[in-house]
Amino acid sequence: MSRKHLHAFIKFNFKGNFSPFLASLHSNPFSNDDRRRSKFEKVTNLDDALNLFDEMIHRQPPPSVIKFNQLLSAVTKMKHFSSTLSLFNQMCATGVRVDEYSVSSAIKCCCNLFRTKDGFALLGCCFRRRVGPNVVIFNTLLDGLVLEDRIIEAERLFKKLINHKLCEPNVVTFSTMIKGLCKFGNNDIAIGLLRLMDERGCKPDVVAYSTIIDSLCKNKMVDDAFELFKEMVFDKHILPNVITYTSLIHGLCNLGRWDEVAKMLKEMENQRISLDLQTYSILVDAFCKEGMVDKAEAVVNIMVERGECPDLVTYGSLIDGYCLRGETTKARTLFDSLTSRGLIPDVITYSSLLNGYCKSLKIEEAMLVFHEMTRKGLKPDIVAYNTMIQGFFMVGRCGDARKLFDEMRAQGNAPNECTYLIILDGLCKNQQVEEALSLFHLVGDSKLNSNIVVYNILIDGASNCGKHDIAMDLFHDVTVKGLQPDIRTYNIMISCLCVEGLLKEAKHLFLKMDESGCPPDNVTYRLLLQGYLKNKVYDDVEMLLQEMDGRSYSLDAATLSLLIDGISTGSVDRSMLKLIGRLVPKELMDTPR
DNA sequence: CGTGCCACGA
Repeated sequence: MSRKHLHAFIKFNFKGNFSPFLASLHSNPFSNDDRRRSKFEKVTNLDDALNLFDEMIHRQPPPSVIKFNQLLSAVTKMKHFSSTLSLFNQMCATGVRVDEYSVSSAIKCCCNLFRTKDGFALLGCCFRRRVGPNVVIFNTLLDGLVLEDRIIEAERLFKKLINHKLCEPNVVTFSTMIKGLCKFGNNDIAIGLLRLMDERGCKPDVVAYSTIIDSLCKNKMVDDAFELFKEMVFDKHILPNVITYTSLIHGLCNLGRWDEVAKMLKEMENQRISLDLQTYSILVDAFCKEGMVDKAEAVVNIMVERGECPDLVTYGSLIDGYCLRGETTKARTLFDSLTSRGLIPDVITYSSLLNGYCKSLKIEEAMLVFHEMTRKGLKPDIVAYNTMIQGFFMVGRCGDARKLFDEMRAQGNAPNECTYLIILDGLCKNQQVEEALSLFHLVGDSKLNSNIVVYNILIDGASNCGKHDIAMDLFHDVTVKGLQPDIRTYNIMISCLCVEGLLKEAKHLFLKMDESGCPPDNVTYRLLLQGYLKNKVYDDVEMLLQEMDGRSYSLDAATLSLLIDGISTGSVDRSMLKLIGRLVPKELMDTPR
């Protein structure tokens, strides 16, 4: 404690009489520390907390600031941020002393309510009450800025802390800044900051490393993540924790690198690190997304056996898994069983079910779910609206989609990028390419219109409506704008050119892909082959098949059928049969044709 | 008594 702080401490605590101090020693039989601690642990609901506060604030002599802070902390842990703030304000209004701890709790609450601005205003309260803002308070504010995506201001505050020596940044300050950088995709700069903190004598810890490892994993750079992981463990001798492993496992799952997932789970076991709810959820989710619902169910069973209680997130993934396979009845049954498991479905859980019905084109049931969630007091959010709008488009009810879009805005939900994509796609799929194009032009020059996914939707839509010239124009736009076409763009264009019989152009684009760092995938080869065969042009067929073989690609039913037709008419040489056989996946062999 | 890292939906 600095001299200034000591002075303030004495001034506040030993001013006038000593009764509060003495009282805490012996006059109040209920105020010894053990009793009090258990009292705060018992506060598990908001009402108890508020009642206790009321009693405390009227108690004579008043309880120490620590007791108040413990209560603030308990309410904050229950995520009743507004309540904590109101308690803090009452403390200020009634003259109960507040200190760095109370202020940081209050600021954290502002930040969590996305009112970081008010958090900064509380700094003024700090100064008035001679509470010196310390590193914890600044860390909390920095985190608030990151939370609100105010990365520039976060960086400015971070630099200010250092340059103006407002406080000595600690490992939390650095890892908070690192998190902000990662959030905006600046992994390299984040790693730079990791090195910088080390140089400044602030040793990075498992949190600092895990933050970057997680970000790399989320960006599919799992191998880079493992490099950093190795550095942390072997060079810095920092032990990974369950969170570090969970991030890596998540990254591996997303890439379908199951062998390595198993390896990591084994490694955790060896390190005696137990899986937590998140780790299990990731496994459940990954299995569901791969269509292996039985494996996901097995993981849930293991959880229960091990005494873990699957939560809404876990069951939400399972609901998605059922829906993905069109098993909406099973999804609904699981959904209905949640309440008896003590879980109240939230907006996300409802949206999963909603999505299931929509994707199964059961629009009436989807609407029932949509209304049910409103009846249960849940306000549909942007994702729920987007899901339902997409559902309407999928069954061709464009008018209802439009109505819901208007209702969504009337309810105060501003359409986001995804809404835009859904509407453009919906219009295109319902033969309203012109509508889609005018909406596209209406939005004009924006981030949205520089999104390759938007172009993919429009090019695909135009092409499928037979408006190939428009498709070409749009593709030309992509190039002019300097946008990087992705694999979907190329595949859509190649398909479009083949339908038009422009095989030379299709082949040209196919060759251009590799040069542009976007190598053709399985789909590209199949599309191009189909284009050749349907147009009865056979010169490149063997070469394409050979390349596919070299890349371990495979044929699908449609392409295979065209090849067989070609062989039966003698257009495709029989000598290719062996090669074709190698390219047929087992599943296709088993299917009787 | 206060600060930072991991999971679900369009």
